[in-house]
Amino acid sequence: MIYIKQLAQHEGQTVQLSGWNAQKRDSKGLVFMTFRDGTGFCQAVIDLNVVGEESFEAAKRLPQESSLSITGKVVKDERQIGGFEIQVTSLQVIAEATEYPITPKEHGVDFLMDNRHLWLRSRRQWAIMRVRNRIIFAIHEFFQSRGFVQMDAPIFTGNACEGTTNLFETDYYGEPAYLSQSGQLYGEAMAMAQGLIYTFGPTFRAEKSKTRRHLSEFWMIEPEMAFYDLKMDMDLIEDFVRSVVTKVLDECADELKALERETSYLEKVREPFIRMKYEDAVSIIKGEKEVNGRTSLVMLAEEQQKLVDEKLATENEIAEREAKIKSGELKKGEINFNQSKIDKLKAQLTDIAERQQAVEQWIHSANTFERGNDFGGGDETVLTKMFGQPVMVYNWPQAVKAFYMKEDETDKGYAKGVDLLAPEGYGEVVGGGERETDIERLKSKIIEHELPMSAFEWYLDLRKFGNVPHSGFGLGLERLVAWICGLQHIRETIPFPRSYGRLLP
RNA sequence: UCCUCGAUAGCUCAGCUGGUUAGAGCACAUGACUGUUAAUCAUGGGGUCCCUGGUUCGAGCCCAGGUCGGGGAGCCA
Repeated sequence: MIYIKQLAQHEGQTVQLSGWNAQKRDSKGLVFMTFRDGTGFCQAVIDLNVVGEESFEAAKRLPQESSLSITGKVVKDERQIGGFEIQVTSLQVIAEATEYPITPKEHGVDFLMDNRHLWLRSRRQWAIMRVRNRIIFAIHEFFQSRGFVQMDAPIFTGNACEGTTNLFETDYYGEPAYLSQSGQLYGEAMAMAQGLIYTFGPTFRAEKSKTRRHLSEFWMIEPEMAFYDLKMDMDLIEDFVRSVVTKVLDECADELKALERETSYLEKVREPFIRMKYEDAVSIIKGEKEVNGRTSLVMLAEEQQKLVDEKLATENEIAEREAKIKSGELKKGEINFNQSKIDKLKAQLTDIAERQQAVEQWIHSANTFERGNDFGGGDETVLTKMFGQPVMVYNWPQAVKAFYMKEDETDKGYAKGVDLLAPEGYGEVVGGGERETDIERLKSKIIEHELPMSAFEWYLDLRKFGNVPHSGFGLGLERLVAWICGLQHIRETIPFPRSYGRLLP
């Protein structure tokens, strides 16, 4: 038995494959099956004259997602998925499926999420998971090749790390325990033991967020480096993101193609990232400062106009197709075709309306943004849309950042934190910075943030025994996957997403 | 918690200012078609119009309350 992935090495040979019937079409004497085996998809052609009546009838009536083994000749055919097809000589049904819910028709999100366990089999979802896998591998390759040691932080914690977000509370032998929202503080302890470390584990946030950027459970990678300052931290972030993205670009071309990912923005990671201080970023967001000859307000107005044009074009196309159907000159098949196009276009109209609403909000937040505040999702989008490549924003007002961020000695009131914003509206992918080393300042910050001192005694110990400058960052895996794959929603980036209101399947 | 949009067949949707027996396509079943890639033809089965209450001679449509879901704000990776 071989796998679809290996077909190219078996051209002209007769091979055996085991897998599933992803989809099929039939006509007299021929069945065309899109066959999948987990490693890929390919067309299998079943010819009555070759396989005989019994096998042919079995294939013809085989429901979608039934499992089977096929034996056949590998024939090169550029038109096919993967460039090869199998001309089947014999087949054996392993298990006939009952009626499969996911049909080759458009489906709504809720329905697909209810069927996530099956949806994962679709080509698009398959491709996303392949890319996710390559990203994970690339992350390990990057850190391991630089001598980082993977050390994982605990998932049960006794304290709320940053104090702000809502955590999931569990019962830990009668004591309250929280599911970790960050391994950050433990990372610092581990870096003092091993020098360069990274954690790779699940993270939990009990936010009742319903947006395309949030999950209740997601995977985070948090490196922590002894003797690194903010500059070194930023250099590492840039090398790291470039390394991961280019590996996917180089090795997952087929998957990105299946996702219809336009890769020009991704290619930009090969160039140096934009770096700017918070104050400059604010000036750009508020439209006080031009980038490439235009302000944010001009860019947003252009964006608005684009949507108006798009809406008009879509409405016109719907009207045209409706007129065609009404004319009564079309054959039934053509009417169906036009009708399904109209359905699709109408779905696009609702999408355009949503985007128009979003742009309005961005304009509002650009106009009303107050210096000193943290960025909202819209502000991040505006900023990155101005550049079309990753942007690192550093030196944030201390008030909006976590208590452990170090203050810049030459830039009082600003914390040496950095956020990496992905282009195309994907927002904050990495957040990090240099850690506060002054124990007295840490203590007063803990009090200021109204955090329980007793829970941080061990953390303060790190400053008593061989205190060193150190930095780190956190990367949200799913946001990175969403950006690289060009997905509308983060829920497609993880096999079984956990979000507000979704615990099954 | 707030703003906003929505719920009609297994799925995606249409359903006019409230009016007879609620529609289409896909999917499914049966038959016809020798190369298809969501576009062939014919026939067929398939509905608690989200729930509760109200207005009305009459409610899928109007009103009130709820449930669930989409998008966003807040918060964040």
